[in-house]
Amino acid sequence: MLSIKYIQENKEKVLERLGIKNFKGEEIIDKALELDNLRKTTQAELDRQLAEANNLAKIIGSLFKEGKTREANEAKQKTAQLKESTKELGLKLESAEKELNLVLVQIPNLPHESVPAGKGAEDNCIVKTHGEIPVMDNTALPHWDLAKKYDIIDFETGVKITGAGFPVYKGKGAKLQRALINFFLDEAEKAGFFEVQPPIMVNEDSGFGTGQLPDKEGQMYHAEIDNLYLVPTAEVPVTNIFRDVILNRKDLPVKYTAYTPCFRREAGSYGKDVRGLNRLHQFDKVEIVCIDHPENSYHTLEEMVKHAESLIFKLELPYRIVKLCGGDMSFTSALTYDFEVYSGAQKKWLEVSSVSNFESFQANRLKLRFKDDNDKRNQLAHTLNGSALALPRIVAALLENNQTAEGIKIPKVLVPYTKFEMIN
RNA sequence: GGAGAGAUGGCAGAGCGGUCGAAUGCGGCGGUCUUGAAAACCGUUGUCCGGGCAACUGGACCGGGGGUUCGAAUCCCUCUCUCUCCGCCA
Repeated sequence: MLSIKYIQENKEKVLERLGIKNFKGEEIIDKALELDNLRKTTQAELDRQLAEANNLAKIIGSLFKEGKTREANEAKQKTAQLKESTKELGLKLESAEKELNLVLVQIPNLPHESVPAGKGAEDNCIVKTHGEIPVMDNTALPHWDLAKKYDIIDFETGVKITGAGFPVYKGKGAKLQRALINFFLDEAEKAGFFEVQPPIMVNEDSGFGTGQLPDKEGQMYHAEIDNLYLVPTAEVPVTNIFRDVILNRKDLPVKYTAYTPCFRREAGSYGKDVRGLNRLHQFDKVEIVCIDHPENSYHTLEEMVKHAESLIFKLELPYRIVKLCGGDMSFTSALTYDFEVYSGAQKKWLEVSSVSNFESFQANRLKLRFKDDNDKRNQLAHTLNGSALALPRIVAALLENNQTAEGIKIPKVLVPYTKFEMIN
């Protein structure tokens, strides 16, 4: 969430930036400022009274020691009213803080200066396109048909075991998954990312830290008995490694990578773009997560973009990089690049990665800070993350674009991992 | 799941209900000494919220919440977590 101090000092700018995200903030910002004001004045008064009470307690203590019981008892009476009023003020402060928090949590992150205005996906800005868009004749099969033809992905059995969106990968299909995961992890390691294997269930605090909770419960599967959530992305457990952490300046940037399965309820998304691998409830993804100094975070974002791009490039898939407009960005992001690969038989672009800088929006929730040498105060770090990459749509594009009369060709770079060159 | 023990500063580990934000040791940082390093010695060392340009200053924090008391790290209740033993188990 945004820090109230920042809002205080930059109200006009905040409103203007929120406008880019099509968020009308006037009312809620005013409410936040008002509550913060109440919070401050209440605390000032409470602190004053507490100081007085502390002082009295000390005096009473020494009076008792000196045997001046009468004076002590007299002084005691004064503390009674202080006790009353501090209790009241304490409650007032608590409720002001709570209410303020409730309000702050509803304000989205501010988009970066460079983010274009826009309503939705149609206003996004294509920053780069690479590769030939394959021209396939009408006999070209979409990946769900190829999956069946070569018996490598079994959607129906997944439905039986669990439900729609939980496919069973078989034989070379399963090996392809494993190959991609290992390839992505190896590449991440080469690029300087430290591999971790986090839990794939998280508690509420973690969900809150990265911004999935509150309000976005619909996205995550919830195990109610234990009050745990299945992760929608490794971003959640990996970033939360650093919840309540104060890093040293010299530890920055932190660069982590993790493979996890990801679980998404996708409540309310039906229609034809859910066909096959296009939208699943469970899928595999290798994620990269960075934590950096505010001055360097956009440089790191560019590095992450380069890394994700290199993966798609090596897989020899046609792709484009899209900078999201304000209206299409997530609640928590300040700047997001999406990566899309072209899936030849479906004849459409599929999002396979999303790389974002959250600036201090998550860090503020996470209380993730670092010690700055120049500044006495600990500063909020910037958090970033991106997919590198999500598997299913990569597989969809690979299957479709590489289909031949003899079978499906595996990209050269993957062959050492799959140990086969062709799915046939 | 059953029984017991515990939770204090980066770590280890003290702490008669008042002078405890907290002894001591280790670690970290700065310095003296040294050609350099080590050792030794000296100093320093948490977080958050207010006020102040600042020096500085008020308040809060000893797992979380509540209570007793003029006063709680210290007493009581409760929750959570950790550890040990038993059971079950990949």
